[in-house]
Amino acid sequence: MLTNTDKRMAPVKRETFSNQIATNLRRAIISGEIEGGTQITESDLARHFGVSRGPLREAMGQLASEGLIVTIPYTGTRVLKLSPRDIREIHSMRTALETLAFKEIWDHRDAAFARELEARHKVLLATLEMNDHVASSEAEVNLHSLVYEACGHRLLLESWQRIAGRLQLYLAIHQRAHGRRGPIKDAHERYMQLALGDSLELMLAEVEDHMRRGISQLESYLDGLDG
Amino acid sequence: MLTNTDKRMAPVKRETFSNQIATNLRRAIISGEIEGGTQITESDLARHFGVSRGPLREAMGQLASEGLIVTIPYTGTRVLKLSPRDIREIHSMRTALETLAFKEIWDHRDAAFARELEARHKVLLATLEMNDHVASSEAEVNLHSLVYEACGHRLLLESWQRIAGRLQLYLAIHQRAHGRRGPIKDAHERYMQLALGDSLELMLAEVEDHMRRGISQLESYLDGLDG
DNA sequence: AAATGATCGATTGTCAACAATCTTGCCAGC
DNA sequence: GCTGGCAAGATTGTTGACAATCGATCATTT
Repeated sequence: MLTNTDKRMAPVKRETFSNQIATNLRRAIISGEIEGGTQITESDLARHFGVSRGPLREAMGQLASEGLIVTIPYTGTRVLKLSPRDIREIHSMRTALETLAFKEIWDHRDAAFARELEARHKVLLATLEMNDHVASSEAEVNLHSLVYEACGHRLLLESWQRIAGRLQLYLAIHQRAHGRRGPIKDAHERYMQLALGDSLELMLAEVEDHMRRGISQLESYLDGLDG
Repeated sequence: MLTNTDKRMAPVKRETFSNQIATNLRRAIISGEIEGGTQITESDLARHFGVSRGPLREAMGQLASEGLIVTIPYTGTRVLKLSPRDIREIHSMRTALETLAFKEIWDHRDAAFARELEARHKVLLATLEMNDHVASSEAEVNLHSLVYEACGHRLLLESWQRIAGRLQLYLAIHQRAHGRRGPIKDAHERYMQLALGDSLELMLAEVEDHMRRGISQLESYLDGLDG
């Protein structure tokens, strides 16, 4: 009997044009290839991707539902330009979600979880070393994604994925602006240790702290701008 | 200078076909007019609404992103059939979100908030009196929506709205199956009192309790089915 | 009889043309 | 100089036809 645990035996994924385009466009936005606030038009993108406006529209609908782009009827579409308020909201939202995720997974953590966490941590460290902001923002989100993937809460995972794009966008911008990789590295050492440790309470405190640090960092950045 | 606080001065809403259809379809699903698991086809619905498949497809895309329907490429689309697992997930997710919402709003509650809360509570009581399951599930969701609308956290509101449909669907089914309106009424008396009270701690405890009661109710229902 | 392969209807995916709407810039009139 | 309206261009919204894929049914073969 064939079991489904081997990923090579997983059911094939139908990749419709819309999905492929959505994936590519998402990458382009998150990586900063298309700057925030830029206007994008369906016809141009359709030409660029070599498809008609139909599937492209659908892809844009997806990204719009993720908040990565904003469409005004009959007028135009622009890629998200993150405001300080957006960033504060992303931080607090993420804290609430990650708190739930750790509560859910805490008593179900196993060896595979620890192994995968270490693996993703290594990737993050490597990308930090190379100073590749896009790659390391992706690695950071990927590291944090694990707890959502592993906790077995589909709705929670879905909610996380809906804000993960915006978070990654922020991380990439932030690192590019004043990319001090030391704090990121330290923060994730702590994260790893606590996530594999014995105290849920300490882990949740770290999650909250992580948010507070992020917001205070944002605030001092804003003060430096116009203060 | 004109401020934007007056709702009559808010920018007009463009209601495109897709949006109207999405709204109507959502209602039809949530109200149970279309049963869970039913297959729906784009052509049929397009004929029914008197539009072409394009806008209808877009509306279905929206509902799919809300989890109310599930589409398999080239194969078909079915409306969501809630599983016990879905319901457990909705409950825990909702608890996490509502906890954040009350933390955010607690020190900013004002007279208008209290007034609106009372108003929506009255509507809920009225619908319960009339034994209209669809209307009262809508009223219940509407009552709980206020804290999300008023807390000024756009991302949180967005996340709430994404699960509110599924929650309402569950509430309507649940009430129709064994509609005891007494407990609902009592629970919301408590909710009102605490939401307008002085202790955030007590309010959050109530939110958690509300979830626990919901899940244990679900569990005893399941036991009664196959036990 | 069981397994394999072909056929057909149903359903979603894609396309290119057309319609509706918004924004911008210009011009006349005051 | 300012206001109002009008026209042009750009952009999204909508349509109907065609293509690709799937699931079930039925014939074929071993």
